Amino acid sequence: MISNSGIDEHEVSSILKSCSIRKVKKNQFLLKAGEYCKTTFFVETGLLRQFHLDNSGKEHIISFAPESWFVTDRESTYFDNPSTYFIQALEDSEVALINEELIQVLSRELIGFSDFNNRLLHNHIRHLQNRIRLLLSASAEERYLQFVAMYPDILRRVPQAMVASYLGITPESLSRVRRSISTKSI
Amino acid sequence: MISNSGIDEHEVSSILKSCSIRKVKKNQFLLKAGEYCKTTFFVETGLLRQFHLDNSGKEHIISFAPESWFVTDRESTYFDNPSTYFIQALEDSEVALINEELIQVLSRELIGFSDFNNRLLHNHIRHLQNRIRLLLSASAEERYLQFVAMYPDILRRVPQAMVASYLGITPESLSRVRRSISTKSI
DNA sequence: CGCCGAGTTGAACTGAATCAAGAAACGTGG
DNA sequence: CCACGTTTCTTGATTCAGTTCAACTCGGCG
Repeated sequence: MISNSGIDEHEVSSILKSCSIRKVKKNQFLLKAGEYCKTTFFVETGLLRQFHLDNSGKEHIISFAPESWFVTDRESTYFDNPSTYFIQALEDSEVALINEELIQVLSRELIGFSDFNNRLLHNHIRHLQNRIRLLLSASAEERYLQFVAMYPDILRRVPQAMVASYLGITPESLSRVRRSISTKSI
Repeated sequence: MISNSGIDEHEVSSILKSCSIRKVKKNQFLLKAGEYCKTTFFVETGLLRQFHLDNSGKEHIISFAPESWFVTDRESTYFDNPSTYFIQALEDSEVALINEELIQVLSRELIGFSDFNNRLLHNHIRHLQNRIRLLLSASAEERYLQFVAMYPDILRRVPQAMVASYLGITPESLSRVRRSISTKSI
């Protein structure tokens, strides 16, 4: 879940124009575990999720990606490993496909592009670290409240069970957490 | 916790020679929360840990860094924010200080350096994602077993309570996990 | 020796998971 | 616009993994 950080906006949009656009319907997959991820996805419209399955078959959502966000499995793209993630549309979406070679070329030839890419990587790291902190030290309630504060829009657009999955708790627990919050404020 | 990925090894070592070396005694800090992190630390000898304090004052270890590993708070270095992390020596250590400007200069002037740096970033992301997966879907025992498999050396060098902190469990729990593993194998 | 920090063990507790059953909301076709 | 089935959310009862707190053991080390 990496936001467009604002630099090179003109250039970014012109790059995106040169990319192919893929339209996906709700529930369709852009990537499945086992495949090699060769592209970065940029969400023009709609909403995607990235998740993995644990060894007992449960889904764990790694990130949501609404409009103007980038998603990819950097592990697969960069290290050329089969992916362990799924990327799926949660709404009908239009997604720009930026393939890895293009990124390599742009890094070399377009001044500022590698800085831009670098910024995306650092944003990604920041986001992951924050996630780890929450998982290590925040209760279900605290994690939920932070989610509400950070992603109020996503909260409204995805089923509650998916928020629970993102937070690392069960849907039942999230339901109870929400109730306990609402009774507190009365 | 990012390993030297092997590329540019000669160049890396010559860069390191141009850096100042800081010797730190066990328990000394290289970074404290609130400070601005301006350097990347490369551990020549010894062992560091990076941790943060949660709002109830508990330590959570983010990473260990033994010989030939890099540590830094990328969030602070890159975004120029005050750090929320501590970096502390767990053994008497020798650490090369690579300041951010040097990294910028090298990225521009030394061919291959930005690729090298990119690889470090991707390794970092891979590591963080793996950490998140474990926290989301593995039990205390599974996390411990994976730690043993991945970092047998660190296991021997740090107090058990610190391993527990890294795994996100209490020292008591880790002690029980270890016992249950050892009784299983008898 | 006796202290001291690290690790272990026990007992009670707790946050969240699980399992199972209902209630609401939702959209799709008649 | 209503009726129907499906999905989503809530609620309750129970269980469980891991925490907490307190006491105890062990191995250095002054």
